[in-house]
Amino acid sequence: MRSPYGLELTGSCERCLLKSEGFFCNLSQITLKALDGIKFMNGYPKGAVLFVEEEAPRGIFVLCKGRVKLSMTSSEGKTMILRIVHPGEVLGLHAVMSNQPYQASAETLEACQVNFVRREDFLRFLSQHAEASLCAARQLSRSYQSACEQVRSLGLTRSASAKLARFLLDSSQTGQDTRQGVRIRMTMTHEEIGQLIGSSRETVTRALGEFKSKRLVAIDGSVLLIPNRAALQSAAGV
Amino acid sequence: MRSPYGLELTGSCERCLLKSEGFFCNLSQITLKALDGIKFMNGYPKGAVLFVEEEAPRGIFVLCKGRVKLSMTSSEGKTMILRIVHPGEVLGLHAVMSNQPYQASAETLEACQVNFVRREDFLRFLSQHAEASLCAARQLSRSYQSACEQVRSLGLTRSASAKLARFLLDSSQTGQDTRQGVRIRMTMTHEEIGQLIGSSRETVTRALGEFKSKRLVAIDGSVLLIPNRAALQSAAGV
DNA sequence: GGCGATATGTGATCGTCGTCACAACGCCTG
DNA sequence: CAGGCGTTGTGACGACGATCACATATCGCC
Repeated sequence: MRSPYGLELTGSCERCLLKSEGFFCNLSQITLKALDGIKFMNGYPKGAVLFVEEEAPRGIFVLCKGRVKLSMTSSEGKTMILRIVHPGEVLGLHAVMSNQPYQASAETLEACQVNFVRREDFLRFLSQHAEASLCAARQLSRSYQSACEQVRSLGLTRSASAKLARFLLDSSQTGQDTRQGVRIRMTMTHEEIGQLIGSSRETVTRALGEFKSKRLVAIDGSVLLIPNRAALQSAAGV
Repeated sequence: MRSPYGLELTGSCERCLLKSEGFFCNLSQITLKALDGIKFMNGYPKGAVLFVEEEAPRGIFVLCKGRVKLSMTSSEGKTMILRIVHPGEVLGLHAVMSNQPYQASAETLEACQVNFVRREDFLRFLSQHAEASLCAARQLSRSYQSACEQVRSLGLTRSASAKLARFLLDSSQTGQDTRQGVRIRMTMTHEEIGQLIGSSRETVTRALGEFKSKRLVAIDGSVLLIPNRAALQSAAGV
């Protein structure tokens, strides 16, 4: 198998080593085999676009490796990031199930390995493999949950700094605990954070600066440290 | 069968006359029969609370008749309406599938007829009836879609009046066309509209007044008329 | 029909945050 | 090392909308 963009492509879902607790990864052997038969494995470089908003749903994308940005853009060119998708998650599932256009655009943030399944193949697969439908429903309910959290953040959070604090606390769930506190690798720019929490780039810069001066966070290059989660939580108004 | 709150309760899903194109309504006879065996039919008065935010998921609620408000509340007491649920839709599906607490509270807006299915019964039902899993996934993808629309409205819409215009256009999809334009029965208060679009009650009143003076809408009691959708759309910045 | 509760309409004020403008870095490439 | 581009830091300004405080209208119920 060819390895573009520095990826080692894993060919078979059945014998996949990347397995996360995600979507299709924990299906039975039989179901995985069926999936292997209809999927197309692809590698993408950073910045590749998997699909764009309003496009008719071609199929679903199972993210095996790498991270993908899901975002929507307004007519005035303002963009809002819905969420960052991690390995094991599925993209475009909602559009395919409901046969509606994709609601958002998906763009890789780094080199990614992705399995593509065509719409018709996927729907047939679902109807033939009951456990896959259940998995799809579970996956959708996660997406729904994260969308609700974003609604809460956008609608119920008073100040911009509170939103930022929420975002940092959210991110910290994937960070590692150390003696000095929680360490997070922060790979997003202030601009992107702003698009995620619904505020301007400058406001993010300022709020983050405020947090630094209040010792709520410490930043060293791309590493962010939260010494005291509770203190940050009170800043978030949680 | 008793008929509290002025409702005629329909006993069986199998022979239900309320059938909308919603969730469980179009399943096969066999599946409907199984559903009949595990569901509990209830009538609720206006203002009844089906479940509250952060409560552990007891089960799902299939709305047969009436409308239900789905909302979240912040610690400061501000509330945000996620959406208004119509007959045929299911409440609490996400929480039950993912075994997470309900993310929102559900309150009836009028007398409602609701089928309740206990979590364990429902999960067993899903695993035994493949078509039901598919329906569940479809239902979830609708909810996701509406949540995304709300994120777009909250995050990408410039002004409060643009949000209101979007909301009115959305509502108008269930209205009826007449010679003078689209007629909508508007049963929500300005306060509630504000909570739905993320602005204050006063701002809604003012923006609506502005629309009236610009002849973008006309209001007569609880009936709202949109003479010219296109004009309102341009106000929404669509 | 009248009363209280709830919904709507309107003015004045003030804070937050978006926007513009530009300076100071850091990073990569030729 | 220079030059250029993307990111970050900071000041000044202004506008939109939240909030408070009322007046008025409408609804629901005894």
